[in-house]
Amino acid sequence: MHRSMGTNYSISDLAREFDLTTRAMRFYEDMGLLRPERTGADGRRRSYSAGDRTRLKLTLRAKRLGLSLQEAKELIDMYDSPRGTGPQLQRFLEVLDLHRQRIEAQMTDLQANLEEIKVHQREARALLAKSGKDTVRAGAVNGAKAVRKADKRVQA
Amino acid sequence: MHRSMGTNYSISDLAREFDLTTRAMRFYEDMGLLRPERTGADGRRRSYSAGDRTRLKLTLRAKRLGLSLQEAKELIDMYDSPRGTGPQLQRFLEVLDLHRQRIEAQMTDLQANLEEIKVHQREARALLAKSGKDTVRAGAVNGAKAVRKADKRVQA
DNA sequence: ATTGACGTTTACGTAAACGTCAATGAGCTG
DNA sequence: CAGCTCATTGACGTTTACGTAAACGTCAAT
Repeated sequence: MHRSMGTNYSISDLAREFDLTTRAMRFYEDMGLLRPERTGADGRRRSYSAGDRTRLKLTLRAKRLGLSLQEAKELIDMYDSPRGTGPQLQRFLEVLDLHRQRIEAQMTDLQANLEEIKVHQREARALLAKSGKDTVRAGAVNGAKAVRKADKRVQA
Repeated sequence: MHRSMGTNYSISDLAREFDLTTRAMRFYEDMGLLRPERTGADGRRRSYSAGDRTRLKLTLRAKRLGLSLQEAKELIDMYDSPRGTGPQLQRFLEVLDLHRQRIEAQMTDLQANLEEIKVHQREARALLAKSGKDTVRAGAVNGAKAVRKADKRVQA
């Protein structure tokens, strides 16, 4: 009788995939964010399920949005906790609404930033155009030279 | 001859307005994010200009979006640094584009979160409806009871 | 002159989120 | 089966962003 046949990952598998260190993953485990199976002759080696992978993904997304690991944990725990009773469901809906509000506030911040960027872009381009007329020779415009350092980054 | 007549703020004025401690503001100053005038009989008391206020506002917005103070400083410094020459303008535009990319990535994350929230909302509401049919009596639905703790929060 | 309320510097403390060894063992690989 | 890589468990170190306390100056009002 074998336990769990679904895809499993080693700690460094996931570390590579999400571009973090194994130390970080063990830390997340200490924080209660992950609970990988233990496998091997001595039962110490960690084996991560697809569910663990998902939790990790959610954790990292939460982090990117500025949540602490503690907050991420509470959020994720709530998302896959049992909520059978009516009151539990009510509470859940309330919390969801709070999250929605937070997210919308962040969207507002992001929009404000985008606006400012646009303003500066227009301004800078105008200046460039003017100095371009003045100094007829324009330095070769290198459009998309942005050095992509985070190519292996996993989205969403 | 009087120096600077425009509106000035005390440290606790701004602390109150943006809901942070004076300690935090002094810390931001140590980080180079603010450079208030000094005033008073001994020239030690800080006096913040409208410009300082704006920088603070930008700083906090950057923080909310997950930037470190160091990153916030670099960003803000760049935004109001002199950029006379063509190459400087080019560089500025490149950086702006990087920021835009970052922001759009964050938007993506936020969208993903919103989607998940919606999914859970639908699910929870469906369950509620079902249990509502079963148990005819529905506990008084308290729609907007969310305790607003952050009322004095300054937006955008 | 005294009393608060507010402000200042100095300095040590703290929580979060890992980084960085070191020592040890398990597993595969030629 | 020797050698090498990968993993594990401590344990201490580090950075960021402030908190907290001490000890003192100042300013307006009483």
